[in-house]
Amino acid sequence: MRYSRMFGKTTKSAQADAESANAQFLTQGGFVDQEMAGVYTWLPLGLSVLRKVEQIVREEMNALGALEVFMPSLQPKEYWEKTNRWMGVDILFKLKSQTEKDYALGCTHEEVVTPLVQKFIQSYKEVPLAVYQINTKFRDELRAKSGVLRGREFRMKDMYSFHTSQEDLNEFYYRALQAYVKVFSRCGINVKVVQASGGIFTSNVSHEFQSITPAGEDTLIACESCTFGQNAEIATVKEGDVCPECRGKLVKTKGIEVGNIFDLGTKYTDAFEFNVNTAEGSSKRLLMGCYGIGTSRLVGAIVETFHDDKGIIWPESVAPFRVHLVALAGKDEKIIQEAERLYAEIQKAGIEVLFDDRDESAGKKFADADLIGLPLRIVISGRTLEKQSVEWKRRSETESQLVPLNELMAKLTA
RNA sequence: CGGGGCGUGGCGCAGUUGGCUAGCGCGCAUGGUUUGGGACCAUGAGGCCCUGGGUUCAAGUCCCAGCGCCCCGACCA
Repeated sequence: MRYSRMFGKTTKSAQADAESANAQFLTQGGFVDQEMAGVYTWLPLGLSVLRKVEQIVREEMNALGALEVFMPSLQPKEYWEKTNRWMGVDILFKLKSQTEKDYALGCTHEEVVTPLVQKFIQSYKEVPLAVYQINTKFRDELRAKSGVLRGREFRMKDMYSFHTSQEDLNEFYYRALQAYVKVFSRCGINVKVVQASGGIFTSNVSHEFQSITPAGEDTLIACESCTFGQNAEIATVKEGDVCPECRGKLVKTKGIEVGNIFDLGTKYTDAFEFNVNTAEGSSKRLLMGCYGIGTSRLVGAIVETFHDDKGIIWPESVAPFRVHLVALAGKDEKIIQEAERLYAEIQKAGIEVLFDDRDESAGKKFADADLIGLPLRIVISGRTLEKQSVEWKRRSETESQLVPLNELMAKLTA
């Protein structure tokens, strides 16, 4: 992609009072655009990151054996009345059609997925079953805040599993927990698995996945060496204790909740009277689990974790491009030509590259590259070409090195 | 929903003892000079000063109401 043709550009300054790092850098870097409080457009650069995060989630859910579906956000009132959540959930957006019919805008999908699966599943032989989707959620939050961390419209992966026994549910629940840890680790995020209450979902067991960053909303007592953590408000362990799981050291820290999983029991299958036939010829109520990851929030959590005062430092796994090719050519046709040749060659090798082909000053290009935060910056200029080289610099490091032109592709594809 | 701050070209901001053609930086357009850390010169386009009501000879500026955004708190399946 040529940066000169990019839609959404960097700005030198951001609103002074919007202080969270993700709001500041995602906006300044041209990744997102705020439409209203808690509602954002994902611009090409940001959408690319969001898609990469969602693809990682998709791969890990598929590896669990879950099947992807796509459910409607516009949902009938009747289902929500069946579970007593039409009036019971204050964050539920409700709207009326021109014929005065009531609808909910989905804040979650138990009310859709339960009757959906019920329609197709009649036998114990057809479970366990897990379906998931990556969709937009709507929540009427009293206060949206912190950029994409707490929105009123946001992206979420939600998965629902169905089981005939608690043992079976437990087994899947545990595998899902491990898949979640893998998702976050692939995104570069240091996550703690925290036991939590189920809130309006269930009184059974649930776990939160907390991304560790000073910008977090929740205070945790967490292990330095493993994924153990507890919410500080209800913790039975304290700072300085030894981790009950790995004997590591427990410290006080802050976290952003990027995922949660719940044992729903029969709460929703009861509401919809969802039974399957058993081997013995009787019928049995199914058990459910549900598993959420806020994918747009996860992008925000990644920015909170990986930035410096100049901008974002994307982990390679979710960076919109791997290489930021910066040409310092001015009107020098020879340099332009060489930069174009390099751009074509990198693309041809299948490497995602953002080519800053603009006629801008070096300072501006460097500042933009730091802000956008691609993992690797390659500069080609009169100075480097004198030595038949390009400059190679990782965003996460301060030092750069010269790499001979004839060694560049080998180094890139190594 | 309680408290605080703010609302002025696309973006960031200045502009109160009420006063004359509403400013600055960035960005944008045209031309020229520049080119390794947010370059420079010249010219130019672009404004229901959040909305409604009020006070006044006169309102971006004062008063009332509403809406919006940010921050703290409460809330957060």
